[in-house]
Amino acid sequence: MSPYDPSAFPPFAVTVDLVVLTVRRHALCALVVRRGEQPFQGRWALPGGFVRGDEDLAGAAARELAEETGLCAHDPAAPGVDNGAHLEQLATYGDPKRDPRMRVVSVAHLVLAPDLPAPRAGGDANSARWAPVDELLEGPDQASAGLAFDHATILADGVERARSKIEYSSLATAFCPPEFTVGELRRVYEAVWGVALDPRNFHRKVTGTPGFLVPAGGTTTRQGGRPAQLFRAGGATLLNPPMLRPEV
Amino acid sequence: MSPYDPSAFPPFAVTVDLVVLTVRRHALCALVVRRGEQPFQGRWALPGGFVRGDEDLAGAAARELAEETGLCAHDPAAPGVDNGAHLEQLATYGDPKRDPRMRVVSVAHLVLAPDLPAPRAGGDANSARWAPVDELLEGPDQASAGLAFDHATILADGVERARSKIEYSSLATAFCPPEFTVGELRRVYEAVWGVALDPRNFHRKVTGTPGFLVPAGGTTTRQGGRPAQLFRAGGATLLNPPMLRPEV
DNA sequence: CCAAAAGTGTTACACTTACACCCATGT
DNA sequence: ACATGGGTGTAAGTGTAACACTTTTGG
Repeated sequence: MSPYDPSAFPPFAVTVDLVVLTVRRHALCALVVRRGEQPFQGRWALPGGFVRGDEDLAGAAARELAEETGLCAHDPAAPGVDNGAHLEQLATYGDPKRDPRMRVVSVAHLVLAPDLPAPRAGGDANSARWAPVDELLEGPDQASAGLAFDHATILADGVERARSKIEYSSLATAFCPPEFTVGELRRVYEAVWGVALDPRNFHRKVTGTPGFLVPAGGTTTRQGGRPAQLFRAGGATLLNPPMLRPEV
Repeated sequence: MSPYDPSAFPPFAVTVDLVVLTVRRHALCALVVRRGEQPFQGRWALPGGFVRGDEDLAGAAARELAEETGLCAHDPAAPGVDNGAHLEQLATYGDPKRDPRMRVVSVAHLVLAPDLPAPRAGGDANSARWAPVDELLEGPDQASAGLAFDHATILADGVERARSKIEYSSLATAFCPPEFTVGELRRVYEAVWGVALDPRNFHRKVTGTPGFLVPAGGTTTRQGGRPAQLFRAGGATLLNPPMLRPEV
């Protein structure tokens, strides 16, 4: 047998798992669904499912996302809808024992979404929820956390990716509605990083970076206080120099 | 059928492909092997092969690496050998048409190795070579480059990952032998980025970052000129503030 | 002596930080 | 009036960029 002979290969199942993150009530939250079957029946898990024979990996992730949340993924490589969420591939998990039933390789994807109404999962209202990631990942170590399979590891990797990527990219705007204020964007950074940022320096930084924010024309007082200018995300996707994350 | 029923899944083959990078004669080079069979017979391709039923993804990548190059992978999660190369997962490619024979999902891995003697591939000397990545990726667009399958895309992603990761990590030392000089490390950056760096500022930067380099105790004149101190990679894996890549 | 590479000092500039201060709204 | 959040000004500190200059080898 040649090592390239495709007719002699071990049987694999390929799935996509989704780390869907949003910011709710000043906390970074992830979407989890309750498992209805063995193994890990009744435990919380990341949404996901099998890749179909005729779709690519990003397509499978977008389909699962739509099925679980109604969100449209904004694939950077495709003409995405404007209300869509950011979707990118995260990493692939293929430990032989990660699923006790059989060999499953899961391609995890990361989704960043603005704050949404309570999720629906197949019409069952209490089988899906937004949970603060600190709550999902707490415990002696990640492997013993409450999530099914290796989903605590996958979630931790997704959170780490989001935390580092908003440093040097405009990705934090994916957590905001189409029009947002500088203060709202700052609260996204504060929730994702779990730190407090100086409002004055943050304002100068984001408004002074060309192409990062473009004025949307109006103002709002939905946060109270003086009316704030509304912005949209600009064309710039890279933030240079990066936003500095305060230590500890 | 439940979406989680593992007994009803489309048949997938899972492979690992390797982007093995090194610096040779002031140029960033990748390891390519010549395909002996259809499809793409006679074309250059990235090394790789099928994942076995009982091994995890990183293990499959390390095994293929050893088979193709004799290198030992230095898995950060395992007690790696010191002469080993850096290995990390890159991304997963699963377009339904990427292999004309059947559905193949490939988990690409990135390997950074110091300069090595000419590669051996199954004992056949001229079926594997180090090729400058600029040569492999040139052409009107990447998809039409000479590499088989979607390997030009995979290689481009791997090169981009290496280029960005040496900015903020100590990964560039993976291209160096165990003991190296500041000048040799600088030439790695220059080759990977394709730019010229100021030797004096570079020297101050790397020697002034605590934990990045530790003196190995000797000097060498193998580069000519005044003897240079020898260093080993220190324990610090993150470089903060990062090395700044000159524009254009 | 000269070329080549290693390493140090110094100045100008970019950016961040910390904080004083003013602005515009709701109650 | 006053609390709340939005936004500007400014001075100190940190780090980079550019480059003059010295050091130590080989030829």
